[in-house]
Amino acid sequence: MAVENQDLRKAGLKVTLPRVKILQILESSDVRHLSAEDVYRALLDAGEDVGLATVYRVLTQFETAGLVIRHNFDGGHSVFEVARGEHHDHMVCVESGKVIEFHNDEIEALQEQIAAEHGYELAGHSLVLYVNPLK
Amino acid sequence: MAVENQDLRKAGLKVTLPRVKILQILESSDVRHLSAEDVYRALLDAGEDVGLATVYRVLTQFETAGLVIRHNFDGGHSVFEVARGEHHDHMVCVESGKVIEFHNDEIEALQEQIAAEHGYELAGHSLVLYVNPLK
DNA sequence: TTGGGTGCAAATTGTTTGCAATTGT
DNA sequence: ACAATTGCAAACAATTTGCACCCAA
Repeated sequence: MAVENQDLRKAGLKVTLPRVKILQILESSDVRHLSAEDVYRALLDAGEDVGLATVYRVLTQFETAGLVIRHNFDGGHSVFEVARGEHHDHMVCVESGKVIEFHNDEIEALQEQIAAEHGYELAGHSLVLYVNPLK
Repeated sequence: MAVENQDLRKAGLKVTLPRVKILQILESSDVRHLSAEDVYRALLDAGEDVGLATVYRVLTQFETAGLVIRHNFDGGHSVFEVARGEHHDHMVCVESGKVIEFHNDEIEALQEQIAAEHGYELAGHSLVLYVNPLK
């Protein structure tokens, strides 16, 4: 039995075919950030007969379970990526749509500091850099 | 003639009643970040008969003209705020929903630097801190 | 067996668009 | 006068939900 199944069980989710398949797609895709539609099409390409509604339901359950992270980059739709423990932020190339991940301890620390200066505790954050290739 | 009208003309927009009213609402509201619906309801409350579609059209025109800034905080809908020249980021209290503005040159500089390190030029960014009040 | 899970179609939500009527300039 | 602008309703896109059927435990 594959590793994913343990993850699903641990999350209190029954190990069903759609859930396993979706998790596999998220984990095996070389593009790490996929929209619900992307996952749906990947399923169809793989010959799996799963409804789009199910994809949305499952992705939301995965998010709740902490298995995936949902991002709301510019432009309406959400994208999902498998959670791998270490936190990182994103850079999106406005020209190609390519998503690059990065992490910067200094920025992370400054955020904590700023929140504290205002009498708050940092609960989370969203940082997205929109960039263009240097000529 | 009010100041707003100059702004509208400068933006190449005819000075029409809906546009003037919407600009006034954005400028006079004590809550600085309003959704299209918020603006629409404010118009109705003020007895103005403006269509929701017009609110969306006008807000988009204002954004293009640089008069307002559109934000996509968590949760589907966009919010707008009047642009006042100086750039700033946002902190959202997850408990109260309150929005606090802040600015940090160090973070701004780090962003440019990170983009450059990856061979990109920073075109824009979105930074939102989700925070909780310190006990 | 049986309650959770799924597919499908219909419903929602936020936003955009076509078009005829209206209004600044 | 004339093009820009608006209102309304219909069109859209992304996502959610109701419900009868299905299947993992």
